[in-house]
Amino acid sequence: MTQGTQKTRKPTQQRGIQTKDKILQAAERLFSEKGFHKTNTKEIAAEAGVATGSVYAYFKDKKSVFLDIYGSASHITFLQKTCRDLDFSKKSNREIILALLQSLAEEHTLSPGFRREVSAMRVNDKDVEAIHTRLHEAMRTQLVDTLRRKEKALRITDLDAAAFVILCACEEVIHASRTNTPDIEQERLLDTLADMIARYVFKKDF
Amino acid sequence: MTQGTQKTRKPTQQRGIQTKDKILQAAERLFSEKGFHKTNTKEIAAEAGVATGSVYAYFKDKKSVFLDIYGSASHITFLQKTCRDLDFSKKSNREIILALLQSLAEEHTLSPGFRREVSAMRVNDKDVEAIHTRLHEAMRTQLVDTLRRKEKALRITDLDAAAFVILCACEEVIHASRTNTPDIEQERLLDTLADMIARYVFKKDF
Amino acid sequence: MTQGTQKTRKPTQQRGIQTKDKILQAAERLFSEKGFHKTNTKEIAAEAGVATGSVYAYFKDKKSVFLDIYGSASHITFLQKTCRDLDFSKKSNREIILALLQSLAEEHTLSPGFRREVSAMRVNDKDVEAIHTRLHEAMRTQLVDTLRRKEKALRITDLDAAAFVILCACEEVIHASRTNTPDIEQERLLDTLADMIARYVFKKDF
Amino acid sequence: MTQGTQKTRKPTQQRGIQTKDKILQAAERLFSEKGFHKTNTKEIAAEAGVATGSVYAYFKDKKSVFLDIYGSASHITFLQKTCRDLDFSKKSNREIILALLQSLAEEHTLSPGFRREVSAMRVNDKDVEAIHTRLHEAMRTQLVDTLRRKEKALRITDLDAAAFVILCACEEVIHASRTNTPDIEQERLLDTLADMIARYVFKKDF
DNA sequence: GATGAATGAGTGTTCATTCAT
DNA sequence: AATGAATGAACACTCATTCAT
Repeated sequence: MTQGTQKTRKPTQQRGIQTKDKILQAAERLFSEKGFHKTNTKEIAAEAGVATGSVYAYFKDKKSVFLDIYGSASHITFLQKTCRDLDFSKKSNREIILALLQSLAEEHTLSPGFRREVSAMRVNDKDVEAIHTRLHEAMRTQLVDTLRRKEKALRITDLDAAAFVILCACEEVIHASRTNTPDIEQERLLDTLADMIARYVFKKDF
Repeated sequence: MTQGTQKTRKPTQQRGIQTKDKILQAAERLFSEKGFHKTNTKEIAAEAGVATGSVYAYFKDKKSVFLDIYGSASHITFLQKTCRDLDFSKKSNREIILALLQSLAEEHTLSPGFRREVSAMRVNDKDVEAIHTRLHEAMRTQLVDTLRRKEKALRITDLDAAAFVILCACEEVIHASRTNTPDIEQERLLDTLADMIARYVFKKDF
Repeated sequence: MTQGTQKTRKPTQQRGIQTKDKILQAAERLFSEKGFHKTNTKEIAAEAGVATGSVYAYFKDKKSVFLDIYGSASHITFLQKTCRDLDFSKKSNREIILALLQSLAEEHTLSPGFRREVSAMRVNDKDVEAIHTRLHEAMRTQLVDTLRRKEKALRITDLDAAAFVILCACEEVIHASRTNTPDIEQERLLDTLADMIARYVFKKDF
Repeated sequence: MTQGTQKTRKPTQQRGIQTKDKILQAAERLFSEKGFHKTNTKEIAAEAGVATGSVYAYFKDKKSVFLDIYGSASHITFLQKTCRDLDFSKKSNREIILALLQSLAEEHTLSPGFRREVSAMRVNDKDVEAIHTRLHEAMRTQLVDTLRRKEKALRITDLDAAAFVILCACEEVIHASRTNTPDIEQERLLDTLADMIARYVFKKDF
């Protein structure tokens, strides 16, 4: 997905696929635990149970291992499902928003270290930033579409800007509520955030 | 402020203070431009016009130069002034919030590189995170206090959580609107955000 | 020719011979273009359309591929023909020498890269040097024999030393005239060299 | 001489000059013995009695250590003196040429390994070739000038081409007579070469 | 106080060679 | 016979830190 050059191996055989997967999983584990810069390629190979050279058989360099993990379908899929599955019919507007937030928070919980690493790397690396922007935009589109399904209930008209702002707020609140060793529990923060968003987006909420 | 060991010099003489200041300023310039990891101590010394060894006379190591800059009064002061100066009397609630946002955005503009670096480093470094949390809390306190001054106009009661969420939203929207090479201009995003916050915080806003 | 160990395959079947040939040809092409050190075995295999492992089925290691090419009959044959074909009867002495030079220069033109590579490797590798010496000696013998055919016209008596010196001169002039991005055209240099040799070797030349 | 970038140290202090010299001498020793490619930077540092990093303080990279040695004044000076010191007055033409050859041969004797390495590297490296060409041209100029001093005795008119050809012949004969484990002693070869050149260059030589 | 030369552990990456299939 | 995935030693180069002057 990231490579494509003649030099990196594109595994077709069973064994090759397994090896690449082992590397990917080992790398994700280590990047999450120790961060990108503090993980070296020898460790990745060791953790994956392969030789150093094998990492370079499947990936151009260390960074493209990272990019492959981050850009992989799983990340996109998860984020999109988060929006798609919002069930508008059965709940109050506020509950709908809260469900969205909880879903997003859950994803952070699944690989908190990796998410942390992404937010560190993207500020200094064009390629990481590009993927982050792509994912952000995919989510925005999804969110805009979702909001349109309840158009009559909406207060706001500039859905694009609203979606952008909402996603930013969610991202940072979830991030900060995990790392800031807070005196306020995450649940209370998500509640508050849901309140703010719901009140902003919908005409009434009761 | 960061050291205290016997090894690092605590300048009392005029000359020593000047040297330390030159290093601090040079480092801030370089960290902002190139990031922490891509700036080496030799460059800092060169930019400051001192010898490499002098950096280690005043600072334990490279990181504590960073910490000293970030934790210095100037950063706190700025952020606190931002809140303190909000003039509640003359404007509508929405205008007040917008003024807050613009002030925060302006601070990002003053040293965007350094802020970028902070948000990268804090996720992997306890010490940086600690300072960030401290600043965040200082702002939160300030914001809570400020809101209390207009208590009668408020919709919300959990001011602590609200302040936390508001600040997170501001931080990320400003950050993202700078880096995401956005199809939406910053002004439109700040407007949107101000709308969201004002409607959330205040009983009425018209 | 170079191996003989039990490990390397000695092809008897049609297919094996073809495979070995494909490798040899691919390697010669790549060594000529990119040099020995900058060509890796994977590339050789790819260029030959075989698997990496097959190279090691027919050759002990990378170097013995090189040795096999260089020591092969084709190289000797060409150089010897160059001498053998000199037609002494129809031309002036100077013209004969010039014809020799042009023939040698032409061979350089046919595979300049490979010759270049030989002259680089022989200085650091006993085996390459050995082949080079062998070829040089073969040529010397040939040249001595050739000169003997015109014995009466000769000035000189120490034909062995003369042949050695002549061949060295030819080799380097041709080499240098190709690489030194010269301000003097090759033709003029060959003319000059022919002059020098003819005047040295023959009693008269007019 | 080769660097000049801001990154490589230009030694002014006594100690720095000594260190750079130690590295240069160690490298020349190792390159001569084992060749450029088989000498690694750690070895150079160890042989010089300094740390690996010090090599990179004074030289951009491994190759520029080589270039610095080869391009240094000593090499140029020696070659030029060789020509300049030819004493035309007291000897026969043949003796003059022989003196030239012996002087050149002697230089090869001083650092045979390094010369060998040069002739290997120049065929694959633009920078090495450039220095070689420069030295060759300097010698050519010198030789042409020298010949002009005996203009009346000359047979030839195209001095540039002649000088080029003569130098090539000398270079390769000396080189080959050292490495080809020859059945002919060097002295005999130089004698032969001197004969060839003298007869070519001068009107009479007896 | 100040200098800047010296240090040396650490890292990403390459590639000749092997071997299970 | 042939494959190509896997190996792992080797190497050039960087840079935070120290210390003799």
